[in-house]
Amino acid sequence: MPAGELMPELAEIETLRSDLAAEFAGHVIDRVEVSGTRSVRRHVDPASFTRRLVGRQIRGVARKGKFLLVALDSTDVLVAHMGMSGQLRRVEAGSVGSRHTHVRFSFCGASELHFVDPRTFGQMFVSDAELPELAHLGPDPFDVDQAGLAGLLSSRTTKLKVILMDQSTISGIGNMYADEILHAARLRPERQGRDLSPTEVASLSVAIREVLGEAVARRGSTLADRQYKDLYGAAGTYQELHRVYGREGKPCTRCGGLVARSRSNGRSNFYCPGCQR
DNA sequence: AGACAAGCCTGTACGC
DNA sequence: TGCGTACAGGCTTGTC
Repeated sequence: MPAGELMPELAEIETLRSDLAAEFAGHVIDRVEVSGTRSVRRHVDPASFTRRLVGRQIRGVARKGKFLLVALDSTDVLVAHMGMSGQLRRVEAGSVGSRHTHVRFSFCGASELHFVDPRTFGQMFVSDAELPELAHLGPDPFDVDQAGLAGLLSSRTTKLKVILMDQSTISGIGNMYADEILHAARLRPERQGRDLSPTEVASLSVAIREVLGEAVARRGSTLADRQYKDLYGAAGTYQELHRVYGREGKPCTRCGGLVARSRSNGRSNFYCPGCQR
């Protein structure tokens, strides 16, 4: 299989969210060390990032789409996006970071939190609770029911795959889970939103919940490139259930047809021509 | 050595 | 006109 690259999507971020909350809620940020200013590029003055965090207590961790929102005991929120290759890791205090550790958080305790990101597409920033930077994001897939989904698809001539990945329509789905969802729904990626029958919309609605729900339960997907690891450095296991993503030329687990790969909008689409209409 | 994978933002062009 | 849509480029680096 070609080295499929994958950015952490909803399932991986949700796994991080729950582990971060369990490990760090209640902790007071003692020190913040930024060694890669690109990772905090939204801050014209990188020192303002540190200044707004030191001394703050972590109240909880939420998720909006693929963004992590760390609530603080101030009016600020620490926002983190993993980009393609970002990882958050819990490490022992005093640990030497890896080459690509760009931000380190120290607490009054034995563990630190490191933001590691080789490709630096990810970022962290501090914003106020209104979060204007995230205002464009659409609803979470789990918050969209069948009628809501029908509304999002109606009148749109855009390809289904693109709609699913459009963060302003629904937030949290990336290339990999979009392909798995469309296979589960038996729909081809290039179908237009407005052309779906009510039955097909229902299938898609169910598929979104099933695929993402199971992916969260399995703590996300870790592919051969091992780009995604959880807070403790462990892999997810949803890749064992992948039906199409990264499986070009292999038999479809449902119909036996060969999984095909097409390309649109600069993205790979894996799908089964045999059972996806 | 160079193509490629990814998400997201921006800019541009098009058709209705 | 303006909007929805499509496409391309920039950002980045490890892998093939």
